[in-house]
Amino acid sequence: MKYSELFCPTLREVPSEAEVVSHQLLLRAGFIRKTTAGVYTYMPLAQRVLRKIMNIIREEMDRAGAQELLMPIIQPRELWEQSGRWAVYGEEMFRLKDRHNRDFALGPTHEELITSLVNADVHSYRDLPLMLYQIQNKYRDEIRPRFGLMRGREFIMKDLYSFDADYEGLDVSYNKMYEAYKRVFDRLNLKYRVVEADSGAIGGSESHEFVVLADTGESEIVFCDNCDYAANVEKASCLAPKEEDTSPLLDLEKIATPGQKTIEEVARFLGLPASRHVKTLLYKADGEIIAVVIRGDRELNETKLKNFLHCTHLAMAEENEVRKICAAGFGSLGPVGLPCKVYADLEVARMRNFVCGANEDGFHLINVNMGRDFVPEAVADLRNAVKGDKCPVCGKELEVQRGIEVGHIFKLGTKYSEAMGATFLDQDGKEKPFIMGCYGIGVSRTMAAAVEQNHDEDGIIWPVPIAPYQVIIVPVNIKDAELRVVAEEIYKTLLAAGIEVILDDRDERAGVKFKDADLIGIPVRITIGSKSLKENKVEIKKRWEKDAELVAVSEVLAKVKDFLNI
RNA sequence: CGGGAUGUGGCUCAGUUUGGUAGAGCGUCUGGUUCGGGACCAGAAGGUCGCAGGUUCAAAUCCUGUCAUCCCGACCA
Repeated sequence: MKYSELFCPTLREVPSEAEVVSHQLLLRAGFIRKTTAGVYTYMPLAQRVLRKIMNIIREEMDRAGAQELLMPIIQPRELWEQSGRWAVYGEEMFRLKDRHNRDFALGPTHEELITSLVNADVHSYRDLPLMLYQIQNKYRDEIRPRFGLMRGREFIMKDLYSFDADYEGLDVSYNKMYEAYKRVFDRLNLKYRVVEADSGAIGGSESHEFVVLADTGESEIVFCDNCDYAANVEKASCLAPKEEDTSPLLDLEKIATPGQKTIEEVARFLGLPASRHVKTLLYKADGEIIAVVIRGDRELNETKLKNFLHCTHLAMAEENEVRKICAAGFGSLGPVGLPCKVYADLEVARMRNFVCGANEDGFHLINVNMGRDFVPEAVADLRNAVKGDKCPVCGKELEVQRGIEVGHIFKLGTKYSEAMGATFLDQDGKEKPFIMGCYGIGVSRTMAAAVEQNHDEDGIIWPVPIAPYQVIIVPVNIKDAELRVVAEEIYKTLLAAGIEVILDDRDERAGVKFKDADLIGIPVRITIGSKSLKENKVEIKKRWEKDAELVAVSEVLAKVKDFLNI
């Protein structure tokens, strides 16, 4: 490719709308342009990166025995009624009507479609297992699209669905995908972790996330350096503390705490650390008001709570609902004498003489003790894990890191096949629902994650396997015929060897070309200048290294292959 | 959906308080000088100031409405 013919408008300044690095750099380097909030055009260079990511995914999915198909974006309402999700999916689904006033959705995902498709044409256990996938746009009307490609409303996803006759088969399919995903992210050259995830509302027994490590990521993961344990923060289990507080139980006392509402305020007011407090959160679980108590400096984990209660709707109670059952409002709530079920976190069960609200505005209780002053309905692991917690597997201290969720695999079981009546005949001639799994990779998000993880102050540093081009040739002055001739010679040599190369034939100053080459992140740069050319040599440099090597023109191809590791 | 902010040439922004008919830098085009890390000189093009109303002799500027974009929040009281 001649740079002069390339459609790659680079920007010197950062567009003001871009907050995170990947967004800024992809805009500046001419990879993406925004069409509307959360919707982007992929420019030629981005398209090349995406294609490379997709091809790696394809190769690995095919290797695992899956087949690619392509399903529609527009999906009829009836399909979603069958699974019950037309009502459940809510605001996040883009909906539209045709001229006959019939309802449609832009597919946020494709479980319904694939299930009905397979149901229509697969009737026997002999046709199973079956793994089908597509790479296609998905539409989710995000409450707040942000961070460029990281959380868009239109995005590219690879989604694969497995159909098995039994749960053993599902395990096999799931493991194949698990391995295939590892191969994909290894090949993409990204630093990532596989973490246990909650399968939550989707049901099923097992789920893993593939998280690319980056401080700007939206997911938080917890892992152990001593063993293999790794989970996202929703899933990570917290053990009950080993040490028990054995200090003598003191007498319960009510203290006036006028105007002190948050744990922070009360802690400062009483001069006791937040860890000596207990906070009481009121929730509405399937219509019933319940209370949860956790240590003052901890965060409640709603996923754990939801799973523990086996409820479908869970939301914090409104203040007026709280007032109905209790004399106090937010800020003075406590478990003592509260007329509703109370669930306590494991840690609270080990605390003694703690502080909590008195259920009377402006008052708190001190020296509260569970068992003596109140009895919870149950004690359970209900909080988020934090750095320093003990690993549930080996007991060593856990680490916490942020990352970008780029892949997620689930065992679905029969959730969709049952709801939609998708069945096959087993060996005994009995009708059974398909046992399903679903497996996603955010393709466009992966591109952003790669930038997030691979950049410096000058621009993007593409991992070689997904770089839009592998090599860029920069003749320092295109008007110098000698340089131009050598540049074109090298260009042709590399092209003939099947290497993807850009020749920067623009009549620009060297500085401009270097800046652009760095910005768009081509892994290998060959600089042709008159000084070194006198010795018949050119410079060759890796984008991620500072210094260049001088190489004889005849050696360039070998050196490039060496640098690219091909 | 709440709170905050912003919409002025392709990009970054000034001008708005105190109304007088639009500016800078970058980018683009032409010519020249330059030429190893975003050059310099000279010239040029390019804007119904988001949109719609209103006030006024006069509106980018004031008022009302509306649309869009961005940030924070929408679970930790």
